[in-house]
Amino acid sequence: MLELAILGLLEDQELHGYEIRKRLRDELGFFSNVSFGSLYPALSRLERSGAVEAIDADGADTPVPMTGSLSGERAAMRSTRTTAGRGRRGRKVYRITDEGRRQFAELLDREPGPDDARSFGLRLAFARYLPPQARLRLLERRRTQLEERLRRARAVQAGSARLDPYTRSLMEHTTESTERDISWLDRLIDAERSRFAATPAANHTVRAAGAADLSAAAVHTEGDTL
Amino acid sequence: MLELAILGLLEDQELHGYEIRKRLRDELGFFSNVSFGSLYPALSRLERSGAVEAIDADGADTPVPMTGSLSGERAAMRSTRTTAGRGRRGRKVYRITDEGRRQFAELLDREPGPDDARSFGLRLAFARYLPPQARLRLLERRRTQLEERLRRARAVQAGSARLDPYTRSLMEHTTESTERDISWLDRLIDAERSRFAATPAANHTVRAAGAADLSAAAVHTEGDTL
DNA sequence: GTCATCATGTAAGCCGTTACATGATTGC
DNA sequence: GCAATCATGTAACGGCTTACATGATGAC
Repeated sequence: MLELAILGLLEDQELHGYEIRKRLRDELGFFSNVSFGSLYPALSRLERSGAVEAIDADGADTPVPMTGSLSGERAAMRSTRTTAGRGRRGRKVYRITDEGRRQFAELLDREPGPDDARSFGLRLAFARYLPPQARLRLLERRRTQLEERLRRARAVQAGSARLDPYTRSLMEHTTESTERDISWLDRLIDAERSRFAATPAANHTVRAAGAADLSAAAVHTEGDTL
Repeated sequence: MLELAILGLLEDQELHGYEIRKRLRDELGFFSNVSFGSLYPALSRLERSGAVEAIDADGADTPVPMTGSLSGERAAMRSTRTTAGRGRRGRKVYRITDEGRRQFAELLDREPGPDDARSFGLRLAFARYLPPQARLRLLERRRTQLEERLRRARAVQAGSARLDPYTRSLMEHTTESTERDISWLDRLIDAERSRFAATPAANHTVRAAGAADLSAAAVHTEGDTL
């Protein structure tokens, strides 16, 4: 999971460990604070497996891509400033390799065992790197899981009448949240499908109608990289 | 965390490992499927530390308390049936001790490091065993955390404009969920406070007004054990 | 020159998992 | 008698944490 997150960040631009940690915290929100004790070993593993390579920080090759967020551009500025000065020794900047991109795609797409909220969230945050069908699969898999959870929660609520008030309130609240999650997913799924319909690809389940109410869908298509 | 859950279940009634696993899955919903590889060692630890004791299954001492849920009563029936027959050798039934109750209270009340959703949910499910002030503390601590998370999420959304659509949708949805969680907590907190006000205890922050709209509060006071 | 922050790393441990091994009980 | 389930346990490992150790850079 951590490695997936790291590779995902590096798809966008070269970064060093400390900065990766910040992005994970501030941008992705997962791993509210990954510890260095897990971050650096993960980077070492990735380097050993050839997924990333360390480039001794000088600006010669740093492309400063315009893909990123504001904070991304701030970080780019910072490294530019460094370049002018003196290589900022001690900083180990990593770049993703072709092998890394391959690994990333595989990690992102392959069936995750316990597709918990964290794992799903992480994958969704990188959904732009997935081919459309894989994106749809991700969303639908998650939907199925939530549906299943809901089904079981309801069975419990129906089956045993006498739960204590706190447990009961918790279960009701959780159920409600799950329902909302599902309808959110439905909006995302609809948006994906309508994009399928727009692109005349090898997809025959067109669902021509139903694309009308998509203006309010949760995916705002004014974004880039789509 | 697992030990807390186990002790909590044993507060209610004696159980054996296999049954504990089922309760964890069906009733509490946490540890969707605790593995035996963690459950049994946990029970051993608890036994070694004197928190629980194994009683060689015969019905002599099994009180079959009326505290439980339907499934609880089903389980009780089952063990009664067993009792009539022959001690169901190989089944190791555990009972909580006074030391165990002490440990449980301590685990339940003491500051949890990363009070994540799981930990909070578990504690709330056992809130009936907490003294009122501790209960209130639990709720307010959680509220503070969610508020903080919200604050940070908003800072990110405001700060960096160009997030990709999927990440953005995820963040918006998460933010919305957190807001709902907070207002749910507010209802619980209000209900707690109004119960404080009703009981003339050593609490002077009475907040006499505001008890009016509590009929709709999430804690349904028709429950038992309150 | 010293303090906060940036930056990288190692070691020990926690808390859970999967996989494996074993045997009793119940239903048919 | 045989299969499904109940029931307990061990071993190896996974992935993350905290605590510890070290040093460079920048601000004042």
